[in-house]
Amino acid sequence: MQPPRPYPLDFFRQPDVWGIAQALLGAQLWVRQPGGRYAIGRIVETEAYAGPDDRASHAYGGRRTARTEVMFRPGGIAYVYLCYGIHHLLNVVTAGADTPNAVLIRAVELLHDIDPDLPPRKRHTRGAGPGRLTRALGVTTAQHNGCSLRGPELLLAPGPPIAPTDVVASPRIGVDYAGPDAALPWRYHLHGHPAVSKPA
DNA sequence: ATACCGATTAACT
DNA sequence: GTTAATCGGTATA
Repeated sequence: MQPPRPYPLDFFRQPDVWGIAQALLGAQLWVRQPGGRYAIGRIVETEAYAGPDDRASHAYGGRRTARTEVMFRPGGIAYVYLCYGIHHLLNVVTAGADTPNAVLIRAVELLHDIDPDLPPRKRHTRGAGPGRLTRALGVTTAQHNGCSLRGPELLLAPGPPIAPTDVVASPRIGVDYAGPDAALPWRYHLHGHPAVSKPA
């Protein structure tokens, strides 16, 4: 199975991170496995993180450190970081250089699981929840942080169009520390989709 | 050098 | 409903 044509660079480099977060619903995420096959997920839930002005963002206030550095690079690459010492979380870096916008991928519908053969990895994982989908697809900080989203290791491609009425906006999850910004409705998901994480 | 904590999850009571 | 797991990043000294 051959990867589809990825989004063009211009798509990732738009300043409107909320528009990108919504547009990524229904998109296909391809992750190359050891051995060359691909695990594939269809994105059903995202969250927008709007750079230096967003108290929930790691880059709030322009904080630029070894961890957040990839968010300051031009869009079209992955920001993968370790959360709670356990979970690898995947973000799509957007906008141009020095604008640290990102979209957190929170859930996917698994279209093609990690291959049963070679890696002794669990296969009955689900794609709901930001820490689960990375495990299900084999995304890790070590391998994928800073990696291009236009192939070959990671690839994001448009899926069939989503009706605007199927997109639901709600507050982001797990950002209580962000004060007033915690209430902003910057989480988006496909209405009624079974793979969406808990407060559907 | 040391302390605190998180864009979470699974397994409990 | 509550909590343990688990560790790098960040702040403070």
